[in-house]
Amino acid sequence: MLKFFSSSATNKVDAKGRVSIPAPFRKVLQGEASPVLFLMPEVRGLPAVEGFGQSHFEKLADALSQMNPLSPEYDALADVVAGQAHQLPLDDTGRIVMPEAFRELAGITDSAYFVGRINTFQIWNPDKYEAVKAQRRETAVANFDKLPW
Amino acid sequence: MLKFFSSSATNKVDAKGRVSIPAPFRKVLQGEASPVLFLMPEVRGLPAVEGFGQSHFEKLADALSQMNPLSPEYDALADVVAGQAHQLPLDDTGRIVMPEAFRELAGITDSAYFVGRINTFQIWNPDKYEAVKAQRRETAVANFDKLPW
DNA sequence: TTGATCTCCATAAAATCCCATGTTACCAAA
DNA sequence: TTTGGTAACATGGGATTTTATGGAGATCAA
Repeated sequence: MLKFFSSSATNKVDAKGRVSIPAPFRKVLQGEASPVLFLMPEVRGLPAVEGFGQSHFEKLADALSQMNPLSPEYDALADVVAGQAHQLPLDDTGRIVMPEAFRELAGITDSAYFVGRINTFQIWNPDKYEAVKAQRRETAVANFDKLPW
Repeated sequence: MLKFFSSSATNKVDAKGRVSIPAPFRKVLQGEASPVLFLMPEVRGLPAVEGFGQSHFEKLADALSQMNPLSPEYDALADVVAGQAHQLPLDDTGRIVMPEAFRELAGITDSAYFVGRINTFQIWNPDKYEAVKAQRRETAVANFDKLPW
């Protein structure tokens, strides 16, 4: 069973805010102990939403649990990882209801672009992703030698 | 069943001081051996109330048990963790009556912002949280390398 | 008796479940 | 290599349940 998020797809967002998680991503989630999906804002402030499953969330939670919960760093990271994150159930057809706050953050209205990122995937407004894609391709070409084969 | 507090929500506080605990948080509490809720003042003096379940309370109690009960530090921490803490029952619709002292401490009048913090959650005056949010976001961006992406 | 607290009931909005449909991908037999 | 059947997938709409919230009495305490 595959455990990394790869591939990309554009799906519709309906009036209720529902959107299908692409089947390949669902398969990754279903391969985990508990098939749930977490969404959180992209950490660096890009207009995108980050999605992943239980195991990745637990890694983040464990890392946080080892920090000093009375430090400003914990306050800050916990806000992003826990406060702004949401755990969303998949319905029986593999959809989630994407909370309004996330749609707004990513500028998503009627369709959403899903793109795999190995341990996570991101959800973008299709047009906004198109705009950063060329830039990313360029950076990739310039940095292939940095991949630790 | 999930055992961490994540997500956030703003709920109303009515004239009697009643406020709904957000459903996702209630689910975490109900997942514990004994489904009760503890509230205590934020330890560092931030204008916020900290909430959690039985298991976290026991961790705090154990930690205190290992301190010298005749030290000034014990006096101080025991006051916050035991003296100022309250165990509150949820009514059948999932609400608590938030004691006046906590509302005053957090500056909460007619609405309360609940934000997950992994092992605990915090309750803030919505405006006051808004004021620290930008700062936290900035600190998060500077520290996300401490998390295992 | 005058607050304060608790129990119970009511309701609107939102989240969730359930069923239906069109389309595409896949496979197998002719 | 077509043709037909089956399964998987994305999507739509309606019904049902959960959640948040408001308020009316009952109960208790000072």
